[in-house]
Amino acid sequence: MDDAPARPMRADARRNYQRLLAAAQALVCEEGTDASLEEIARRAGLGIGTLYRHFPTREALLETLLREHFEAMRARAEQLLRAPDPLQALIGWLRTFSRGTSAYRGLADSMMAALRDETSRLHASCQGMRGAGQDLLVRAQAAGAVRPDVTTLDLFLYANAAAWAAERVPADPEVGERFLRTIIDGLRTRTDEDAS
Amino acid sequence: MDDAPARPMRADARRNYQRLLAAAQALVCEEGTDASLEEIARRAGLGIGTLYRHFPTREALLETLLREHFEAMRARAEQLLRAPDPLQALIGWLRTFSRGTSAYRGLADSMMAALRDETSRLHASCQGMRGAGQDLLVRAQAAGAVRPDVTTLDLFLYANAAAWAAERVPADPEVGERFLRTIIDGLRTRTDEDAS
DNA sequence: CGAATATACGGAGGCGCCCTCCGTTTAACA
DNA sequence: TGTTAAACGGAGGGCGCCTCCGTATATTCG
Repeated sequence: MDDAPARPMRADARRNYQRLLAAAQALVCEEGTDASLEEIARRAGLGIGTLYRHFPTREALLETLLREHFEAMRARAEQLLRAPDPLQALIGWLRTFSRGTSAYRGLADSMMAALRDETSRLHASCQGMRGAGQDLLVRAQAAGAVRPDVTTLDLFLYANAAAWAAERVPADPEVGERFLRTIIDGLRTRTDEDAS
Repeated sequence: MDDAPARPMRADARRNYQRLLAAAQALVCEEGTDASLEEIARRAGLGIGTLYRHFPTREALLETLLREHFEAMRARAEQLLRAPDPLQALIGWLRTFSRGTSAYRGLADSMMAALRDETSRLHASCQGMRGAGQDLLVRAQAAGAVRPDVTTLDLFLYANAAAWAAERVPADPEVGERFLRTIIDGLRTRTDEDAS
């Protein structure tokens, strides 16, 4: 669907592409999704122009960097779809998601930004994962385990908010865990009801 | 405790201070807490040096801008402390808090950053409000309405996360509201229990 | 009502980042 | 080995952060 265009990349281009990716991987891990692109090029031993030719936007670079990660999350959701307990499956996925996301500082922000920008590559790249998460949500709702008014957007927001929260209190991983638990409890169908 | 130091400000200094504050108020409303400081000075019709003399850091400027807001939140908490229902009081405060915070784009981030930096002016300025929120939390816990393992830090994190979430989906205010509801439900003591 | 002086002002300048554009280099192919 | 399309690199313009210091002025005091 996208490989092997008219001609393959020139050898130097292919090599530089990989170098950029490696440098980006390293720097994004160290400094988050707003790492300096010039620094990435510098570390790859390449000019800034080369970076921009391969990755026209920061988003494009991030997308390439995270594609596998998203795909793994999608696969994980699909697998959990066959787990016996729909609620536990959803919970497990949320945990994995938010842990994975908070591993890259700033990723939660980037993903939410991508959500609103349909033209962004990150946006497209997340769709598969979102769809899979949705399936988990719908199943849990069908089983009566999760409130029916929760939308897929909500789910995405919760998962990313948990990652956002975990990022802010890196000193205490407990906090992120508690945050997620609170959200999960809030998602569940309540026996007693009240409003306002 | 801090007014009327040795000598009062010079007349021009006082005037410029106010102009800067007004320009900052406007620009922060428009563009969020990461608005350009040079643009603020420009709009105030002053040099950048003047801005930095009055407000040595972005934090200092924000703190001055938001002091009243924080004080209002503190007062509101104190008032709610005398409301009959401890849980409803806490919920009402969280609503007000997260609505107020999401009014300034980026404020949730700034507050969480301030939380970690004890030397920051914002940090100090939030303390009163945090303390008051804590009182509300403790009362609700004492009444058995809120899980006892929730800490003040958690509360702060929840409130700010709700604001963060609301900021990301400005198109649909419903989403922010639902987010908060979920968290509130999650905070409440559950009758049935289970883990993992 | 003038100095004298402490205060305050302004913006140039150094640095880093973003992104574009185009002259130079080089891999690929015949 | 020559040709050429593809790729490289970095200069340069724009913007923002922050500091430093020469200039201007409000205030004070004789």
